[in-house]
Amino acid sequence: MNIVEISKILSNQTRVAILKWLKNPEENFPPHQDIDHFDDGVCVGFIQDKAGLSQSTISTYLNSMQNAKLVIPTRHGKWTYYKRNEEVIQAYLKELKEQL
Amino acid sequence: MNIVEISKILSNQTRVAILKWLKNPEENFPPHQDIDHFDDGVCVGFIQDKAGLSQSTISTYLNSMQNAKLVIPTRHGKWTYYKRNEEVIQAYLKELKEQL
DNA sequence: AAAACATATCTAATTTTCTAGATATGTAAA
DNA sequence: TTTACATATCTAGAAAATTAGATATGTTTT
Repeated sequence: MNIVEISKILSNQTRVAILKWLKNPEENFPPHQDIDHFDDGVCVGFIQDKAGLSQSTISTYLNSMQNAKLVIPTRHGKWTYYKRNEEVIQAYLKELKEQL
Repeated sequence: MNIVEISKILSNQTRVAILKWLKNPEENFPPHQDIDHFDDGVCVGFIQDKAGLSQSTISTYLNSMQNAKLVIPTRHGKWTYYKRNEEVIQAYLKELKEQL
């Protein structure tokens, strides 16, 4: 868990928005087809539609967020679902509060 | 107070270090000449020596941190002292905890 | 008034980030 | 077993960040 690495992720409006949206998937995204719950998060397509950026850009963002361990991907058939990694997010907040 | 703007500042190792150093000036810097306390913070030259980067780079960093209201400058004669803006730092931590 | 000093600003080269189109990969459907 | 679909990766151009040297500004000292 690295403050600078995670701060880089948070230094982009869209990536911050994605993390916020994923706090309440039911409120921010339409229901999924094959799976009627958000236990594993939200598929890339929905996030892309909401963000209004290209597929490759959103995929790149999600990949960088995954590298920083801020989100956890799960594959279900054709789709990849992303959910927040609450442990790392909370650890970051704790670290910031203690060190900053 | 903007999460993305402040996260940008924190996405650089040296800038994070400066904020940390300024928490305990007595421990991290030599005593000042004309002023024997750190009530208004630390002069640019000391921060530059500690960071090991050029004068212009450190001045640029401090200017960006000042724009984000993370630090407060005070001029004393030839020197400019910088101290942490605890209000804004704490507000940022609070906002992150609530929104992220 | 001139010289010295601390800091700020200007300029520019290098590196990194942003972003999307094109293409590849993996999965499901026809 | 093609075809369609969802996502990932590759490539590249544009924009922003990094960084330092040169220069400017403001202050103090001589």
